[in-house]
Amino acid sequence: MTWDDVKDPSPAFVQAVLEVVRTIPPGRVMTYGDVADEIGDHADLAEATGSYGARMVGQVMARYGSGVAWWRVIRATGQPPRFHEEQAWTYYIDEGTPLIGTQESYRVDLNRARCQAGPEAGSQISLDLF
DNA sequence: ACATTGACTAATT
DNA sequence: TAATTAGCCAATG
Repeated sequence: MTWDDVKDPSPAFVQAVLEVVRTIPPGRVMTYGDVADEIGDHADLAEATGSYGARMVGQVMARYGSGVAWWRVIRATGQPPRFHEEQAWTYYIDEGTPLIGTQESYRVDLNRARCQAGPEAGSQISLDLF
């Protein structure tokens, strides 16, 4: 992507978000908060504004997420971004992402599809994929 | 500098 | 499980 034309106040943040999203493998997802946390891992970027929030990630995705697999970044409740739930459904079916419910009212099975960025000790998730 | 808004989250009911 | 409420941070007018 050519970010040379981008004139945003925080292009580094944008790049960082998109980078993380690209690391998400097909069939897996990550919440906005997790993505923000992954960026915080780099720290060098977080220092610019302190600590990023899930909302900031969402803002960046809304503006620059067009070039990445935005459907792999979802809300903590397992729902895809607003305005795109139907479009996302198609992608999930295509990639075999574990879903719960029906197309009319569904959500991604976070217990299986969520990338484990840091589930904290105590919660045991029987991840049986492969 | 204040008020509004947004592809959010966690806790309550 | 779903709907509501309050908290959150940074961009924008």
